[in-house]
Amino acid sequence: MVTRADVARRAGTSTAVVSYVVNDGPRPVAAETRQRVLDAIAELGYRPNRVAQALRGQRSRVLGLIVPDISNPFYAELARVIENSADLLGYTLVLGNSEQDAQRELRYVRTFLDRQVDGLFLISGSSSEELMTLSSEVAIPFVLLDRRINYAPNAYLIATDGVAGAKTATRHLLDLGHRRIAALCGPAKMPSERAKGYIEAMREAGLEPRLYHSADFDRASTYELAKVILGDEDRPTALFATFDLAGISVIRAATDCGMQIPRDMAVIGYDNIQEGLYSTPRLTTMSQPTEELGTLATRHLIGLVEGQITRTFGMRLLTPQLVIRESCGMKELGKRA
Amino acid sequence: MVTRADVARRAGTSTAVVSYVVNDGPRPVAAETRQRVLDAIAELGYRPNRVAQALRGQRSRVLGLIVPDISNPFYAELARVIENSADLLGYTLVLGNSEQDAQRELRYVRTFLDRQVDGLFLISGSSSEELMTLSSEVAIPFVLLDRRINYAPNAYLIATDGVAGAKTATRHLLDLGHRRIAALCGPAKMPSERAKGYIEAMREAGLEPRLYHSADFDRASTYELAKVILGDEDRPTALFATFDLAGISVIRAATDCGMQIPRDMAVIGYDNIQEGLYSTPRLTTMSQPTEELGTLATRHLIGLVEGQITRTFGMRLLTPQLVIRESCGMKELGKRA
DNA sequence: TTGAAAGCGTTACCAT
DNA sequence: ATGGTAACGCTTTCAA
Repeated sequence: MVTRADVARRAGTSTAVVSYVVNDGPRPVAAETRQRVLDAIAELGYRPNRVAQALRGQRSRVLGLIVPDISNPFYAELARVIENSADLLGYTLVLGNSEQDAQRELRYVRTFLDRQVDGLFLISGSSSEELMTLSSEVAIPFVLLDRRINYAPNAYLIATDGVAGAKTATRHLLDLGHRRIAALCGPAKMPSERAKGYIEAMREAGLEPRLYHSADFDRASTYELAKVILGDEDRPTALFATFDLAGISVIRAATDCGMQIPRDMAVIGYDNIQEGLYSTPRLTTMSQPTEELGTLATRHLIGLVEGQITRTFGMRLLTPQLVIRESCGMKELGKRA
Repeated sequence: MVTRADVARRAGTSTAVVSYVVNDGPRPVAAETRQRVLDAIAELGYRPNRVAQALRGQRSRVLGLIVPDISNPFYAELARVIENSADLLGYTLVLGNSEQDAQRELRYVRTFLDRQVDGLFLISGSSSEELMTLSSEVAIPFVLLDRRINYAPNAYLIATDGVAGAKTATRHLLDLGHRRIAALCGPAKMPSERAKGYIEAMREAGLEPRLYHSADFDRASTYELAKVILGDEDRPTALFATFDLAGISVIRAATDCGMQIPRDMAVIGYDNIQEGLYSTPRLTTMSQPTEELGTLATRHLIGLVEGQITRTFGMRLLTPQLVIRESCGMKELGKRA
């Protein structure tokens, strides 16, 4: 391995000067010396050792990303955006899959801390209390993503406004003439802003909300639940799936039950994963601005890390957009019900 | 930050002894002393600094994973498996999206090297020559995944046998009675084992292969291409999509052209991404054993890193399994053509 | 069985 | 403008 000492020797100077040249400071270097150093670096193919830099300084230029499951399309997409933005700003990403498990999540946080990451992106499955404890323990900046947690006043969150989005979705169903509208949510133990928005919209319309909870956020369990919902005598005429993956499962389950979306039931999703643009029927959904979410989060976190920003708490809520495709049908369908 | 010196002070011993206790060696420690150290560690909440360990020793316990695109479902799934296996063995994963770009790929390799990763997983878009150069430059172990490259005798590859898989897929179409069978491949500049297998199977059947190349591996470009294929007067009766994402695009495009899969065209994919189990129709495909691929790769790489294995070149080819679902239809459909 | 100290590659302060 | 050197937290050899 080529070290700074090798460069210094070759350039006939000291390691300090090499450092000044490499880092363009903090001391000036004579033009001629600088050139000798530059030449030596090029000839030797010298590259600074990031580990040594991290140990010496306090900055590693590594950011941690903890997601529930990288194979979930929405998180994968978000991860892509974040990795990209981080890379652009000179940061490397370490990845952890928490599997919705607070224990695992905490373990990753500690592991990453041990590795001196400069900051943390957290798509957390933890409760507010756990998060509170966490944020008081963790000395580095972190930003919460996507999942809105009720009480974490000492954290910063970037997400779409789930309550507003769910209301828009529900109202779209209402506008289409539906009255018996149910919501397919994730596990009951995970508090959901989207369920809340749905309930509010229903109440405002004088309707009784009906909530279904899947065992998990994956395809298999939402598909199972969808079959149950579809098999119900008193089946709803419209369904708000609080995440697209569930919406896709419903479409598939409907076909398997000899029904058709939207003819037999209107379905609206949330997230706008790519898959929904290619499903049959195409999934109407509340679109999360993934690109924006990811870049904002990255910029905020790095801003915090580099001290250009000091706002470590609060929320940045983006408004999801209704994207009308094919899974909700026309007004007549709703009326008929 | 609590350091080893703090622990030593608290336990009334030296930093060396703390090290012996923490690492369970290389020297024995008196039971009583050990206990004092353990107590001090617990009281102080001391955790070893991984960065310092990495700098001192040569091991960082970090592995790099370079994928073309983490938002591609197949890679996301593979990444999940790899992260999981690596984590189980005490390794952390850093992630890079190469976007099929050899330049970017190389940049990530260097960045990760600067960060002293112990090993590299590479789903490479580079040519054999580039890879050869790379492997001679790179001093750490690495394993190639999924993409089989013709000439990289100094690398180790784990993948499914694309030639065999493609042949199986093509023969399945042949068995169904199809004769006009085309293949939808990725970009023409990316050499494809799967295309090769398809061509061989066609030739063996005395048939003329027909290849289509999409601009990219993503949904948008495969969808565009699918429309072209479907719009062709002389359209094939069956299509081998060399990756599931393309197969899904074809299904969607068919519907948009007023056709139906499998009635108007049989489609078989490759990969077995989850999405194919939920599409309408469900996608018949060549299943890659993602779990096995990922764990094998991780075990091999870590085995190499830890010196338990010395086999740094060769191939481990798994056989993909034909998974018959709904997108190819019955024998009659092929015959009719 | 334990302690002292060198050294991993960097940075930045104190000298010169 | 530049060189010498201490320090970041850890591991391990050498001595005791």
